[in-house]
Amino acid sequence: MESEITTEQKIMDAAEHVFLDEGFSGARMQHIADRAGINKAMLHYYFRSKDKLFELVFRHKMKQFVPQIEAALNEANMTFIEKIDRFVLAYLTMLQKNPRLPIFILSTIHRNPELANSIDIKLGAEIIRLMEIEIKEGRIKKVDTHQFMLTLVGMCLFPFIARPIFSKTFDLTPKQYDQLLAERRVHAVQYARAILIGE
Amino acid sequence: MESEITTEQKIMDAAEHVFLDEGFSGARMQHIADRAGINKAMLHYYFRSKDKLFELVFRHKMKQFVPQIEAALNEANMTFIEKIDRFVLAYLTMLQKNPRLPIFILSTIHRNPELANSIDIKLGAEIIRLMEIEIKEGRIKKVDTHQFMLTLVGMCLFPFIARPIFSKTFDLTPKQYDQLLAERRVHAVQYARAILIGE
DNA sequence: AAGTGATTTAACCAAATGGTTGAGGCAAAG
DNA sequence: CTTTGCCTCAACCATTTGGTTAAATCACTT
Repeated sequence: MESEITTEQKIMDAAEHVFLDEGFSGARMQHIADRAGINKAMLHYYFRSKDKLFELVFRHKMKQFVPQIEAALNEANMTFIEKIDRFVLAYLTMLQKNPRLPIFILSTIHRNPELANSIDIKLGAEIIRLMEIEIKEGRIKKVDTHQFMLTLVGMCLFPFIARPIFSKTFDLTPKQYDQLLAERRVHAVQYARAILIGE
Repeated sequence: MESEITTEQKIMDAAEHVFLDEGFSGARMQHIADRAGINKAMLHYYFRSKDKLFELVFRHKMKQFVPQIEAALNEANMTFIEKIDRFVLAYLTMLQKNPRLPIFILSTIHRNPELANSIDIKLGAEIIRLMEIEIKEGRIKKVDTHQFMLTLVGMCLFPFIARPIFSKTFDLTPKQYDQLLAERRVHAVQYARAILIGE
């Protein structure tokens, strides 16, 4: 059986949790060690420093931040709207499992803008490419691709980023807010259809 | 002449700047003192502790976070879409002047959700109230008010929150991104019109 | 000019925090 | 059994950081 979790993995899991909750400067090495159920010295044994450990966690999370279905968008025999729907669905599904990911990535980059450059990631670039083709061939309206993507991605991410404040503003229970999130897909696709086709 | 800036005010200004840049746990009292051009002890003389100082800054910024035009939405003789336009314009204008405000508020609340409760603020509540009336009287389509507000507010905030990552994704210069922000108003109102009226 | 209360400063302190060390444990190889 | 190389730990260290203190200075009143 190779199913036992290595110490290294236990540390990474704990580090992810703590860094996502507290951010880099709010996180404590002791806290990570406690959570991993090991001695603090082991953190440094496996990952030299807090910076190094954080960088690993950040890179790992950054990859998750970009939906992995972009490749699938090319093969399938779908209309553009259907592809949008797939994109939104995949993104929302991932976010349900990683609700704290967006604010972690964005606030980290906010405080350290170079990090955006250090990792080569183009969020939604494939959708934009497809969109330009659709426009050229006259199948959808002429819409600013950047504005559109910003809105589409924002529609997925923002409800997670702003959850605490909107829970209160709308006066919703956690269950009700989850319901709102579940219905987000429909609203996003409705937006896309209204803007791109106009029906 | 009462135009001279008090020490208290100098501290507040410096504290706002540093807390907005670094967040609570990333900010250093020494850094704030340096920036205010005073001794570190004075911070504690005027504002007992880091927590107290932060709370003041946070409350102050939290008020800014909610557009102050909500009252104006009632008096004026405008269509609902025009009111939306006003709301978006006012919000975007404020954000241009305070581009770091959204991520500060949202990441702070993320790490300390009780703060959302400690301050009584309903972001966009007035729009929702008006929207319900419009729907009841059949002047706009039946649209989920929460979904709509989440999108509308997100359309204003998200471009500021995600600026670093989208600058890179879209490969835009700062000037080009500012241009994108300037055109945001039109796109947001276009969304509202498409969803609420369908034209 | 002397007194009074608010303001400012340098020096200091205790706790927290990231990081290190050296000794020991433990499993596989010889 | 002993060696070897990886793993684990308690104790320790240096620095940073929020916070304090006591003396000095300033502004204003009497």
